[in-house]
Amino acid sequence: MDNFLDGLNEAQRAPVVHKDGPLMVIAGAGSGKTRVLTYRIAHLMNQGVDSFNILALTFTNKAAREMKKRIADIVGNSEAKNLWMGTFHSVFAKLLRFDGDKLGYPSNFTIYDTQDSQRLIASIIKEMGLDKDIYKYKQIQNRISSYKNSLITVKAYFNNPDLVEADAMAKRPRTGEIYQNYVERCFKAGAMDFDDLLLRTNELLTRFPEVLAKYQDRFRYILVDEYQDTNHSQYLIVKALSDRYQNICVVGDDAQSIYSFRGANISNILNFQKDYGEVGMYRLEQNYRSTKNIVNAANSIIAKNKNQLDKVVWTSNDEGSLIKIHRSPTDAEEGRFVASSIFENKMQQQLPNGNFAVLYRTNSQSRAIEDALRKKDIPYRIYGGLSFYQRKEIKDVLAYLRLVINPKDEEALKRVVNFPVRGIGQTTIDKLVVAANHYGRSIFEVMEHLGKLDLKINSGTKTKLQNFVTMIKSFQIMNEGSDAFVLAEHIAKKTGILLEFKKDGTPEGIARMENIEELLNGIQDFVEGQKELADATGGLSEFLEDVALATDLDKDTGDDDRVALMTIHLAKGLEFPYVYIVGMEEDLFPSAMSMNTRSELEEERRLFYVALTRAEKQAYLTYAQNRYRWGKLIDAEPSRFLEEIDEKYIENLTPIDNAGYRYKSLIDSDIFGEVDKSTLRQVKPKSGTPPTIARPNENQLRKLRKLKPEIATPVGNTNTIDPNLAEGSLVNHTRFGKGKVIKIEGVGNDKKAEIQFETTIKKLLLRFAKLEVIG
DNA sequence: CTTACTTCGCTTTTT
DNA sequence: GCGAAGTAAG
Repeated sequence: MDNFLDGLNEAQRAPVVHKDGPLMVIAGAGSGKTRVLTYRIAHLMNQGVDSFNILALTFTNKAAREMKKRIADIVGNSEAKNLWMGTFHSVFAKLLRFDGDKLGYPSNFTIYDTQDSQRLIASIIKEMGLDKDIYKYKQIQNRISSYKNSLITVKAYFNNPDLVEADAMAKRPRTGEIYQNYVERCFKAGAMDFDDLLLRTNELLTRFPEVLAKYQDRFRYILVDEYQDTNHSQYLIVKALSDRYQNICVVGDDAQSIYSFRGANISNILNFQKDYGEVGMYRLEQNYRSTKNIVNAANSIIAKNKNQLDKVVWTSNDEGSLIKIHRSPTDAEEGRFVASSIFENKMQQQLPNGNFAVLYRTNSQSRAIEDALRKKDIPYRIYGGLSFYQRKEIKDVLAYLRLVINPKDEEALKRVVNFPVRGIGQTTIDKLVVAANHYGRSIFEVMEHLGKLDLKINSGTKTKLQNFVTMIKSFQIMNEGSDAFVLAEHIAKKTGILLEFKKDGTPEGIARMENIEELLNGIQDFVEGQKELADATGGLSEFLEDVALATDLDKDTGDDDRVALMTIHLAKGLEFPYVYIVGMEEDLFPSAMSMNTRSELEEERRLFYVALTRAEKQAYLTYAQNRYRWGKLIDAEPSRFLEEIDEKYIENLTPIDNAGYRYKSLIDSDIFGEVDKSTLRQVKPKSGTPPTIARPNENQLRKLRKLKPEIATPVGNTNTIDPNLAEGSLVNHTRFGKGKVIKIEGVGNDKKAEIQFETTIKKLLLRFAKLEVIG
């Protein structure tokens, strides 16, 4: 039974079989740390530790799921089922559903996402009559978030003269009050934000010793992955829970600490030995992932950082090929280079798309890459960015569901009380909010008791409000008897949301409608999954929690084969045979925001280290000399990180001799008939030349459309209708894939095409449709 | 109260 | 160069 340990090397086996007491595993990139965690848990269970007594905290829910699956393979499914495993946020959300009532929270509390928090803060600032240019809601939200992550409560804030004074000096003396109001409003709404999930857990464990004792006794073995990225709040939770049995195992790599912006504290890992006394220390230094060239190049970069633990990562893998560096004139050409390179590698080595990843520093860089991949017909998937659950139409439907579960949820209510439009405007809502604050009740409660209050709302509006209340209550009753899917579908129809998008008829409206349908399908899947689980509890509320805490990486990707596009942050923990790191430019990577202090720059360098060590066989680093940023073309310089790599490991695909490169690229493009607007635009106007032959901006366009729609649209619109498009043409669509044109109708702006796609038939307005004629 | 138009801020990363 | 929030007119 124990022979599964044979799959481990000596260094890996030691921490796996270390039984009791604290231990720390410093695991270099690619050294098999997930394996160690998985096997350690399986081994503990084989040694007779009850799975009920094990808590494992991972970085994503997907990581937890996969680990659980692998453990189940070793010890059996029924055993693995009892493990508590997940992200800090999801595990402690669950815990707070059980015991949060002691802090005055309902078990069905809502989880506010960042947008909810920001909206609430914005409205508090407005209610307080403060200048929104001084008190910027995003900044304030950020501030409050970092207070919470450092366990600075409102009380602690006011007791700390340094903090109060710092805000006063920054001309924002009422920051503390905003903080206080925000906390009160969240509490009243029965809502916790992301930071509360940790902060309130701490509060619970500190104020209620019997609760602490219960969980200490339950979680006798605690394992924490990515320990270098834990913040103070998380650190304290782990410390408290492990205090009794001291069976705490942390795994991490200080060289991969990249989340200080959300409060991660690298000293948690650096000080672990001091915190826990007799610590078993293990190091995993052999890299199994990458070639020698990649490992050595990464080492040469990270060596430039001053602050780090002693560690030498090495590999016995092949030398591999050199890291390739490529320069392009513009970001569009960078994209084209990446796409062609992927295409060539794919063809030459017969590789699936899934072997390739494109990594970037900021989400906004994805567009140029996408365009190029699309043109080359290479399927891709973007991770992160605006996730599915953050889309407006999805959040609207979810807001109704949230309101059913928790009618006190203020942000959900404000979102949907007048969507679809039902004649309840801002003024009315303002009155309700004032009344709610005055009576210390939720907005919904005020709406329920309108008759007893004198709120100077005219009777027509009162009726509308009462109708809204009645409708929500009818949903609540329905929720008792039906499953989440039936309810959600009913809501989508009954409230008129579906109709709203259907009737506008534009492709955007249709896309939104389809998104809602996709959401409904997702709910149905969830409901089906719940039916199989013996211990399924809440249906709808559980679904909402999953949604609130889901990462984009968590979503089941299906098994289709695609190139992965994501930020470097999101790529942590993943690996790909071929990795393209794009945008290797000063002010972009390292980011302009992070060059103020040494420690910020060191974090960027660790980020680069993380990026490079994702690659198994081959890494490409690319940069552009001109790049569109904020809609303008700007000059870019190569990143300092490129010079920091030991040149032994580098091959330059674009030698320095680049005289006339702009001119040359024009000619090249011409030969291949691919003259691209971005290539043309990069030729800057000589001084004195009026700079604006530029395309009209969106506002001007809108005006033009109104005046003379049939002429206006084609001007500068990237979506010029391809003259080759005719009935019978084969086309490619961003969302629907390949299809064949069945029918064309209408003229000018109204020109539509009916297209048979692989799975569906669509009628698309050509002036909007992102179509490409391919035959 | 709703609509249509304008302005703003944004792009560093995320649970 | 985009979306959301804000503002003015009806």
